[in-house]
Amino acid sequence: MTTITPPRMTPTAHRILDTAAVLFYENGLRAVGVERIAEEADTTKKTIYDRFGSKDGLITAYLRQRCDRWHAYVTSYVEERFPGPTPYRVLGVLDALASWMAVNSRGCGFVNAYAELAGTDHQGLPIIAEEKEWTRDFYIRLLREAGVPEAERRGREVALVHEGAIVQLTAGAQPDALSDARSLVGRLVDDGVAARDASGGTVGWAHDSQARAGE
Amino acid sequence: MTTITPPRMTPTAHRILDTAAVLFYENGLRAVGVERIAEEADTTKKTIYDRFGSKDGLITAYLRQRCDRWHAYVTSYVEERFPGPTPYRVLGVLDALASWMAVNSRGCGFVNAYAELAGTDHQGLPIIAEEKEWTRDFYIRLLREAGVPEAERRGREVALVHEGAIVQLTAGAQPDALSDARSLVGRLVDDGVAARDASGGTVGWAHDSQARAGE
DNA sequence: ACATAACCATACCGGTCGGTATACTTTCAG
DNA sequence: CTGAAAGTATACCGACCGGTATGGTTATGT
Repeated sequence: MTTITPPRMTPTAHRILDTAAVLFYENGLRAVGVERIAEEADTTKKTIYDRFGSKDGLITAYLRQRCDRWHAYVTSYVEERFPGPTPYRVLGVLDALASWMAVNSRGCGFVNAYAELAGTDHQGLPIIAEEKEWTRDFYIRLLREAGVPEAERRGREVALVHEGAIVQLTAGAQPDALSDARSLVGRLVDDGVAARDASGGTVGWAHDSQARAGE
Repeated sequence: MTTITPPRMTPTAHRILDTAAVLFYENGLRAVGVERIAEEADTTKKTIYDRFGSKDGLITAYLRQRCDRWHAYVTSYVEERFPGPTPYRVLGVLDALASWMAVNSRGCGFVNAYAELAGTDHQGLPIIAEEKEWTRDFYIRLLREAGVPEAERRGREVALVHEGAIVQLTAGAQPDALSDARSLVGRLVDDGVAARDASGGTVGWAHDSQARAGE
């Protein structure tokens, strides 16, 4: 049985990964050669292979890093600006997406990676699915914590709009995609709040429909 | 000024393009070499370059063909099964998408191509945007023809869900994405119909809310 | 002091890439 | 009859690919 060695993240390894992350995201996986990564990271191919074993290993590390960064970004963004279990926290996720996309203008790095890895047995593929599931589950969790009924279904629907907005914004040449998504999701949350308040019992939460911020 | 020569579609050229379309879609653009296309199409590299000029020319032709095929598929699908200006024709587009995805299981070929072409000056990029705009405008047109108010906004929202469903279904490991999308869009259309009927004047159309099929 | 890890520099490997050159055959319209 | 168009077959080109080998330098911790 082969044991997969996790990369030892020395300072140079960090520099390599950060450089590769930018190049992979902005140019695609296959379009970027190992030699070029070495040059732009001010190191050598030797060191890259010493740290990451192969180009596929580096790609996997890139996806892992991007996944972790997105999760951390969204989580802190929402917790800082939408504290407390308001159902309108889901709009905070879309706000986080908007500011993320201002810097990451080439669409979803995971969808882009999927385009090049699908049909292979690449180790990065599970990470792609993991990221999509995490974001979906994050929406569901926010709704459930706010006492919204049918949080599963509603969260999945919001995630649908979320992913669609990224595609329309980048490949679809639709600059207003994110604000369209925000207003649509806003109405979906309204529906959820109405369903929650109508079901009685939890009327103590009714006041937070005023907490809808930023519109 | 350079005149772009459109490919002369001889029988062999058709065979080449059909073969390349499958290979490009299922493996990605850069992952497929010209040599392999020649082999699987039972021809030679020479003929490929005689007909399409370059690999980029072949890629452009592939995107053009895929664009045209999708438009034709959706249009005929909707017109056959949802005749007349019913607002629920938009659900027919999602049905068309579902049966299209049953054969095209690797997601949106245009989003995938975008992942590999973005950041370049490739001639195929405008075709990608064109396809996204076409589908969006098709939704808008169907709603407007059915007398639904604010067809622009509603159509854009439906297109958001449409694109999101493809991503969730493939990269997102969410097998129910399309039925989620259908039920959500169903409710969006319900809203549009209610808004239309409430605005008076066009009450003569009220009966077609019964035309909602396939649920 | 000495080993070990991390790193740099460079040359090299086989393979594949997009693209071209040459030469021969087949088909068909003027 | 003839000549252009279309296609086959094959060899070739330079460039680049992912990956390896060799050998040397620096820093650190025992």
